[in-house]
Amino acid sequence: MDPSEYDLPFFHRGGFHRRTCVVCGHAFWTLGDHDRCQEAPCREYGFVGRPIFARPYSLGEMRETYLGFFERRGHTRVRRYPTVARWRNDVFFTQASIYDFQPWVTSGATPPPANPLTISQPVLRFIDLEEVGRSGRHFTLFEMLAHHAFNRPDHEVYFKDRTTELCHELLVSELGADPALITYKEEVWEGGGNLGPSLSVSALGLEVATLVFMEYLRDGDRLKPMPLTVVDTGYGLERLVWASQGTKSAYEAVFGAEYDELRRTFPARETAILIDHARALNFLLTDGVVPSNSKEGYFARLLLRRAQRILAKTPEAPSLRAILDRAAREIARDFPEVGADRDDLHAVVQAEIERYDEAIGRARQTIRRFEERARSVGQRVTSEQLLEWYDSLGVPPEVAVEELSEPPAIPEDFYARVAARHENERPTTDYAEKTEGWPEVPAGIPPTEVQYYLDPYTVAFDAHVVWSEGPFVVLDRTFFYPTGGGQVTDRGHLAELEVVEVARQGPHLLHRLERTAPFHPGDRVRGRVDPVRRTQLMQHHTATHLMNGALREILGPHVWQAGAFKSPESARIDVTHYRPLSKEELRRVDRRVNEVVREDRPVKSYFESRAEAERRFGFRLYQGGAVPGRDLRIVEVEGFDVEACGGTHCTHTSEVGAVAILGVERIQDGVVRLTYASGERALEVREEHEEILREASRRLGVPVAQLPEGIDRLLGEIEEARKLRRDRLKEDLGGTATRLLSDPSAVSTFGAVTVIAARLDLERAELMELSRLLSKEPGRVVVLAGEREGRGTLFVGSTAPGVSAAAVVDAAKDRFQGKGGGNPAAAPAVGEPGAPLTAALEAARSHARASAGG
RNA sequence: GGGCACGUAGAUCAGCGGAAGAUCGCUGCUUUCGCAAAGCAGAGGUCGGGGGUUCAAAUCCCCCCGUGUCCA
Repeated sequence: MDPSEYDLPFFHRGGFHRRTCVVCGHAFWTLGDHDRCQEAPCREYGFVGRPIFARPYSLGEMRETYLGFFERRGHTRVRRYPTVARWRNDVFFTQASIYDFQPWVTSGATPPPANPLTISQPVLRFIDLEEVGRSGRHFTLFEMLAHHAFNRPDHEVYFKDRTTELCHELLVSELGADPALITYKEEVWEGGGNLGPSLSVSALGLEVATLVFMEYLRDGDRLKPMPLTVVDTGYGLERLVWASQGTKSAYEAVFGAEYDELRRTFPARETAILIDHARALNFLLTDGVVPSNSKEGYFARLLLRRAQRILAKTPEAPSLRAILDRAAREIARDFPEVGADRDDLHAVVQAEIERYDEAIGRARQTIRRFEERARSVGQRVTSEQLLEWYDSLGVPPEVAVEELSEPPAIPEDFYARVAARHENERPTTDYAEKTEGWPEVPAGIPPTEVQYYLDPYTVAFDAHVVWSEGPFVVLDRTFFYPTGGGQVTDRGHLAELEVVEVARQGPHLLHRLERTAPFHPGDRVRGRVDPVRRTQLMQHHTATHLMNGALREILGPHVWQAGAFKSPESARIDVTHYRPLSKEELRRVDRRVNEVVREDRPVKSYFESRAEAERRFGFRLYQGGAVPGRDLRIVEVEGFDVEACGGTHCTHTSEVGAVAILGVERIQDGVVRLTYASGERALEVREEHEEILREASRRLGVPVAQLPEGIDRLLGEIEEARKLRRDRLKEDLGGTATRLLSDPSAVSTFGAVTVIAARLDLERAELMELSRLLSKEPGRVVVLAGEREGRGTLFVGSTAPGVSAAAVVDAAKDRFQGKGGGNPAAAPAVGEPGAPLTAALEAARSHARASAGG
């Protein structure tokens, strides 16, 4: 990066000089006379016992000081976004404040909620999990304080100079840091195809902020200026608090009395882990993450189980629930939504603890059995086995060892070795672009006026073509709904041409026609949206909001939408929930939804400022994830459900008609999917179902109401018949056995051994059964030949100690090209029928007699 | 999203290429005034589903479905 990028007027005005760090070699700006940058490890921590700021701040004080400082300097305060980044498919969690605005705001597709803005965003960093409690400064969840500005060519807010000036003013004038202690180190930031210069701000060894200036697009080796440049700052709230107090670790400074209370029972590291995890869990659970075995749910499980493990080994430990509640009380001072419904949160946690106990209980049993078996063959359990058990059963090694009478040593680097086992797994990331293969709309084309927002009932309109390429058309305005928000595209016509799909691309809506569009910019065209399809989609979309509302009402506020899909045929919603839905719960959801339909509540769709909407409805608005933009489009089912949503909706619940639940399944641990139909489709589906029932009833000859009993009876009869057939076969074979035993040509006795040989018209399984009947007593050798469907089978069974059935078959099988073998007790072989089979039978008989001593 | 483990009688599991098993539970009988207990006898299995390899598959291979677990 060109050094001029960092050569800010602010540095010159303020009398900074540029130096090069003698340790890391980076250039940095300072007012002091350091020969090294102030960032660890170039400079050791120097603020413990010597606070950087003028006075100690608590977490809440520091946050308020920061946000207030930027508010007074023209920034709008924006509330936090969810910690689960449901609006992105490349990450699970919000890992930085800028994530809130990616990709739509940073790409310029939609305006930011405010500009410039300031925010305190709780973010999750699981990469630091092992460092929590060890390093003294790492958290799985911390608050990233930030001020952001988004600059368009026609509207520059501020950029590098002002950003750095604001940062310095905050640290020095507001917080009272010694200006000579601060260094601004030159770095390059790159991510997501963007890059730009950045400044790392440190004092006394502590990095307190990073100022990133997203300025360029990477195009191979070349850099292209971005149309929208972004100020992306990040200040660690916990670090600022720590720096202001100068305590030994960040945890004491951040958690205060809560830390001291737990510290009486637990060692320092465990105390930090417990509080940190409790804080992260409170946010995660509030934001609708249900512990599970995959995706974001796994991280909640990981935290919960780690905490539970610490508690389990301390007899006088409080319950996890108590620790979570204590943490939630602190958090709720600033984030009242966190853990607001304690009962629901307890239910989720309780379910998870029970599952953990069950898993560990099962695992203990498996481990005991494994060792028993190992010992019976003179082997011991290896430490490699401990790894295996942790990986596949979830048993921590110290628990496994408790179950073993001769435990192996737990490897020092146990968790590193677990990680090594997973080293070669390649995660596949899904970056599938919906509009792949679609042309890019050139810059300068005016954005499409989206009018389906205004009136979902308008299905015919006139508009002007503003751009066209091949089958793709952009209009000045449109009533066509594009694929998005889990709702499939509208179809219809532009002039006489069919519209196959509509998709959003930044500020434009592209209509894809059945063939090349004969339009030119400026042409006036008539648009007609397929009204039947549109109506059905509206009904399904509104039905989805009703489902969401009913599920939350009946199952509890941990229910969040984890995905949704609406097509003209059916709709589905995936929600977070910790166990399968019971029949009763499902029935109540069905009833409630249809009740709301009948109540004919108004469904209002309108735009409202983000701040006002959040104030009125809270965080729950973001069911589908964060929605960008200064104003939110609110879809409100009066008194029942409110969501920020861009879809087309009915204006009264009665228009949904009826909702028929078609199915419920657990698509993933912690996520339940409901499929349903509404409107015409609900009727059609019900008709189809009724027709199936009638047809089943006709075929079974049983009234519909008695179908279940009828089926049971039928199944019973089938079972009965099967048994009867089996019994009869056994009986028949029993008769054959009796006959054979009294047939002198079949039976010959040699001392204690009786050889029975015969040729029968039976198949393999029958020969086997017959042999079993004949050889119930010891000292019997049975040699049977059977012929069926052109194949000959030889079966030998033996209960005579000196005669091996396998040996007898081996001696005879060549005679009929037979293949087979077995064990001393039983041996079949299959080969040619007819004379060769007879020859084999004779050979087997003689061999059996010979081995019997005949 | 990926790795690993698992799916066998009502329950818990063994068996891991050659004749489907154990324990508990269940039913009946013996014993007892009755219960418990004990003894004896018995019922109960498309070995998760579907393909394939093999003379032969619960067992080996592939694909689904389900469960658990670890890791992103």
